[in-house]
Amino acid sequence: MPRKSGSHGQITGPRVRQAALRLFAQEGYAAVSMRRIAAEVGVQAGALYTYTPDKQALLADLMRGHMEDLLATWAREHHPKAPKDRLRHFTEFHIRYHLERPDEVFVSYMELRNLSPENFAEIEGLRRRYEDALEGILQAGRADGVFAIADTKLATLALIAMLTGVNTWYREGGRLGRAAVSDVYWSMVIGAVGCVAEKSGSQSTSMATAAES
Amino acid sequence: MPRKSGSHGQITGPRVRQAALRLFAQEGYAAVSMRRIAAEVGVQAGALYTYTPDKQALLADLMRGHMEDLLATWAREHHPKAPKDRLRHFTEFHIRYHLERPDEVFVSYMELRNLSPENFAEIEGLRRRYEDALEGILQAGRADGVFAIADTKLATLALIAMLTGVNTWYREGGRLGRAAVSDVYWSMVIGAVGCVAEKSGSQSTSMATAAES
DNA sequence: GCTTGAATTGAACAATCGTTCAGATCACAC
DNA sequence: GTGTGATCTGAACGATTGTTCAATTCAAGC
Repeated sequence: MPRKSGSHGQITGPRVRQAALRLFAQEGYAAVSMRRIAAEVGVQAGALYTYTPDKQALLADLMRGHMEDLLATWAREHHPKAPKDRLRHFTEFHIRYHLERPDEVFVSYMELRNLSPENFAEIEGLRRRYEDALEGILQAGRADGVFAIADTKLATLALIAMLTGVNTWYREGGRLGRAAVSDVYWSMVIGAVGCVAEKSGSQSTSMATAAES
Repeated sequence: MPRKSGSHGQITGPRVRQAALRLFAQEGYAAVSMRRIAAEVGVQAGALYTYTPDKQALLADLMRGHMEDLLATWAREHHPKAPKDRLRHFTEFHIRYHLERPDEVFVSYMELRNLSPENFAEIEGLRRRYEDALEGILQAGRADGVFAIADTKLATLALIAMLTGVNTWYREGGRLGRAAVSDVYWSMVIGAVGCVAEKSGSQSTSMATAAES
């Protein structure tokens, strides 16, 4: 009984990527078979190859899509002028954007070693561009004498690791909401770059909004 | 032609774990076959089952061993009294210990989802105990009025994520040595908990030791 | 030097892997 | 309605998977 009725490539294609993303995030690229992805979509394994040349390309496309979306969205944001405001904006953007896409983030951080060398180089290049966005802010702030940073490259990697770490523990409906989490992390970010925490924009300071359990 | 000459269980056992650790770290648990591990040791696949009941136990043993070593080593350290000194000690210990065991750290962070539910619960419990060590320091410092921390649990997770992040980029023989990296991170840690960076112990301050490329 | 038990081989097991493809079926333009 | 191309099935391919086990060989105690 071939071909389910009512099926379109326009529908199946995205569903394949969506199922692959979810399964890769949940169980890992190497542990998920093409048949499992197909079953999730409600299709036979062979049908997947209408939408991807192979499993490797499926992974690479997911990761490339995530990184390109991240860069494009960041580019579309309105960027404040003062380094301190720009850093706060980056902090909030990073946490917000990443918390909204836990599966994409997880796959993009965990499956790097399962990329072919060519795909790895490409994804790493995109990640590097994102890191450069933050490092630019830190350099500007240091040049202005606002930030006290020993090494902007290290600080960039340290802050991104800290911020992305939110994804490993944050759960919807938990003790703190996203805004509160963002505030708490902002206070740590601004401290880490050598500023005493104080108001830097329109929003509330962190110490007031987070309630310990 | 069975059994190589000169072989002992006392030797092969550790070599199996060592090969498994290296391969799991490099290519991932799911992507490494028992035959590959055996080949690395110079033995047939069946021989591995003298040293582990199955592949899952091999992974769990590696991760349990790492976490227990971490906790035991931390417990054996001499712990300063003042919260600020204790935090600096934790920072340096964490970076030093983790940089010395990149494979163990990588496997323990990346392969959690490949653990059976029982093994996962056990490893998570050990990890939790380590986090509690840091949170205890932060709570003491906040109680003393030394640290300005909105949420000690979040700060714990944020700092550990930041510190463990060193493992993702640090390479031996790179621009900065371990001591310099440790100093730079200490300045960010102490700032993140709301202290202005200053001398807190015997060692040099960070701003002086790190040279930008 | 013989014996005993630990260590290892090598073959085998059923299951699953990614991928291919001829053929069947459906959606849609005309 | 008819034809055409996109879509999907179902079976098959060889390779590889984790694990088992009888048979074999080695190391060591006596």
